[in-house]
Amino acid sequence: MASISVNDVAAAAGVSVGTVSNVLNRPEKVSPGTAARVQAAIADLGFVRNDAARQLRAGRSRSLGLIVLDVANPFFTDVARGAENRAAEEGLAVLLGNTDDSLAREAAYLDLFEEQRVHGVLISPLGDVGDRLTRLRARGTPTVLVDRQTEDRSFSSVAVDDVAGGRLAAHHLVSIGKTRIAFVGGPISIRQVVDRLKGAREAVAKHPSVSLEIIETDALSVLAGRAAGELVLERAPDDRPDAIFAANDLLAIGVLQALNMRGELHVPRNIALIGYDDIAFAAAAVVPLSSIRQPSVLIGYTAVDLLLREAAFGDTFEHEHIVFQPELVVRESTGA
Amino acid sequence: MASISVNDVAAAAGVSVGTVSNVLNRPEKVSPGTAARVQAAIADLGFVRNDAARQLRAGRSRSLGLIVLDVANPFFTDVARGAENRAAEEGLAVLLGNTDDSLAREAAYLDLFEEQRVHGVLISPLGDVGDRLTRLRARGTPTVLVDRQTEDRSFSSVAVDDVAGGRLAAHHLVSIGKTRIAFVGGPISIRQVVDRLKGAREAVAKHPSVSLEIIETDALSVLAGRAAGELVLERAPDDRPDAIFAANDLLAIGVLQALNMRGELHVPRNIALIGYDDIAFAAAAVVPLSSIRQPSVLIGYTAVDLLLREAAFGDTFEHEHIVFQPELVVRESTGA
DNA sequence: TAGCCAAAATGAAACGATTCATTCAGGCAT
DNA sequence: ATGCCTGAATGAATCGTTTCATTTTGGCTA
Repeated sequence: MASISVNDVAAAAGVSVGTVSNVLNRPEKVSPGTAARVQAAIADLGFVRNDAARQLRAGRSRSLGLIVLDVANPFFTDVARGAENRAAEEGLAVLLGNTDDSLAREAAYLDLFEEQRVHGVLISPLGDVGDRLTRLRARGTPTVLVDRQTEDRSFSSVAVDDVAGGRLAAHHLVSIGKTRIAFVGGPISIRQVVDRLKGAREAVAKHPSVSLEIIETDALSVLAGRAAGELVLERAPDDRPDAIFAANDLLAIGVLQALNMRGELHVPRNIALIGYDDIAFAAAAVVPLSSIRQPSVLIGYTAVDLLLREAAFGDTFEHEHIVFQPELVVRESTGA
Repeated sequence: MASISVNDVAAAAGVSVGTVSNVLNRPEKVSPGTAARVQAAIADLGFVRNDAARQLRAGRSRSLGLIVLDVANPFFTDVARGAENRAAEEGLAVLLGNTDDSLAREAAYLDLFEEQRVHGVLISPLGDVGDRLTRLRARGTPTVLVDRQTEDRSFSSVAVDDVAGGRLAAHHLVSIGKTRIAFVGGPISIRQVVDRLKGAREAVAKHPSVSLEIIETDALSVLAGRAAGELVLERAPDDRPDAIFAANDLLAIGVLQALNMRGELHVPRNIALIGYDDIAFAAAAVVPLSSIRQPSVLIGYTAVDLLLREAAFGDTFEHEHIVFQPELVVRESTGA
C-alpha cells in the first residue's frame, strides 16, 4: 500500500529526486559517494521503480506484444521462445496473446496492446486486421506479420513459403507411389491452410493419374484430426484415400490416433501420412511422422529483429519480407 | 507520436476532461446527449486510453503474472490456458514468464512483475523465492504457488499430490510384475521430482523383491530423456531395468525414442514405461504412454480464483492449500 | 416568481518517474 | 584574490488519467 517512491528515497538519502533518477538511469553523472548513499537508501526502503510512471513519461512501454493462433501448438511456443530470446537481448519483455481462432479475442488483444502502448506488435493474424495495424503504425508502433503477408505488402513480414511446403509434401506422397491423396485441414479462412493446399494441388496437377480430395476440419487441433480420421475409417475400404496430407502435425497426430483405433489399417502401408511443422512430438508419434520442417525458433527471433529495425528507422524504413524455405523430413509414416 | 489524450477529446466535444473520464468509466453519471457527443469525438479522433496513466493513478495494473518452469511443456500451457480463462472473466490479462530452469530468469521476471505492479503473481517456483514473495505481498500483491508449497505454508497454493502420483505409478509397475524399476528424472532440486520419487520409494518399499534405482537427468525435457534412454541401452541386457518411471511425459517420450532407436528392445515386453502429466501427446506416442493425469487446466483456473479471493480479502485472508489427486491412466506402454 | 433539489458538469490535485534548464561547489590559472 | 570552467546536484514541469469537492444547470414546487 504505502508504496515507496523516488521522493522517499531522495529524502532518506538527503538528495533531490533528480539525483535519484540519475543514479538509476545515468550513474556516470553522479559522484561515487552520492551514488552509494542513494543505493543504500534504495536497499533500505525496498524501493522498486513504478513502471507505469516511467512509461507514462516515456510515452511507450518496454514490452512487445505477440499474438498467436494457438499456444497449445508447439510450433507457436517455439516461435514465442525465439521472439523472447531476441527481445531479452534488448531488455524487452514479450506479452503473449493467444487467439484460439477467435476474432473477438484477437481484437481484444489488439486493444489491450494498443492501450498498453507496447513497443511493437508481432501478429499471426486470423481476421482482416489491416486497419487496426495501420492505426497502430500511425501511432508509431511498428508491426511485423508472422507467417503471413497482407495483399499490398505494406507491412514487414517473416514467413515460410507454405506453397513450396505443400508442394514438397504432395510430391513426396506421389513419389512413393500414392495416387489417391486427401488433404486434411481447415478452416479454409486460414492462409496457411490455403497455401499448403495450393502447393499440394500444384504438385498433383503434374500427375494426371493422381487425385486430390479435401477433408475440411474446423480447427487445426488433435481433436479435429481425430474427427477427420474417423470420417475416413467410416468409408468403404476401396473408397478411402491411400495417403493423407495434414495441414499441421496436431491434425496428423489426431488422424493417426483415429486410424490406429481399429487395427485394420496400417500406416504407411494402407495409408501414408504426412504432417506439417515438424514439432518435437512428430518424431515420437505412434508411427514417427513425416513432416515439413519450419525454422520456428528462428522465425520468432527474426521477427523481433525486424521489428526493432523498423522501430529504429521509423517511417523511412523499407518494409522487408523475409521468406524461409521449408524442408521435407521423411520418417516411417510415409515408409522411410 | 501526437498521441490523442482525454484533453483533446474534451476540447473536441466541448466538455471537461472529468466528463470524458466519466463517459469512459461511469456512463450512468453522464446525460445521454453529452455521452453521445463524447463518444463521437472519441471515434473521430481515434482516441485510445493510455493504460500507463491509468495504472499510475490506480496504483495497480490490470494484469497478473504467471511464472512457469517451461512453456514448451504442454502441461504448463494447459495451466496457462486455465489461468487465462479465469483471468479473462475479470477483465485481467495474463503475462506469461518462462523460467527455463534458470534462477536468473526467475529473478528477472519477479523484478519485472514487481515493477509493473501486477495484480497478483502465480508462480511455480524454481529456487527459494520466499523472501521475494513476502516482499511482494507486503506491497499488497497476492501470490499463489502453483504445484508447490513452501515449508511454512505461509502462501496459498494449488497443487497435485505428487507423492500419491509417484505411488500410483510405481505400484502399477509392480502390479504388472516388474521388479527392477528405474526412476528417470531430475534435477533433484525440483520439488515435483523429489515427491514423485518419494512416492515411488514408498510403493516399492512394500515389496522386498522389487528394486528401485535412480537415473538422474539435468532437465525434464525430451532431449534429457533421450540421453537417459541411451544410458540404459548401453548396459548389458541383464543389467537393465525392466520398468522405467519417468518424472514427466517429455522425459518418457525421450526415453521411448532412445529405446526404439535399435529394434532390440520392446516396450512394454522388455521394459515397461510410464510417464507423468498425461499431456495430449502421450496418447499419440510410438507406444501410447501410460501416465499419471493431472487436472492441468483446472489447476490454472483454480489458482487464479484463489488469487482473486486473496486479493479481495486482503491480509485477513486465511491462506488456502488446495490439493488435487492425480489419476493413473494405463495405456500400451505398460501393457494395457 | 423565488426557492430548492437532484442531476450533470467542472477543473484542480494527485499518481511517480524523468528531463532539462539552472544553480552550486570546488579546482585551477592568472 | 578574482574569474573561469567543469562536474555535480537541483527542482519545477511534464506525461495522461482519475477522483472528488465544488459549481452550474434545469426542473419543479410552493
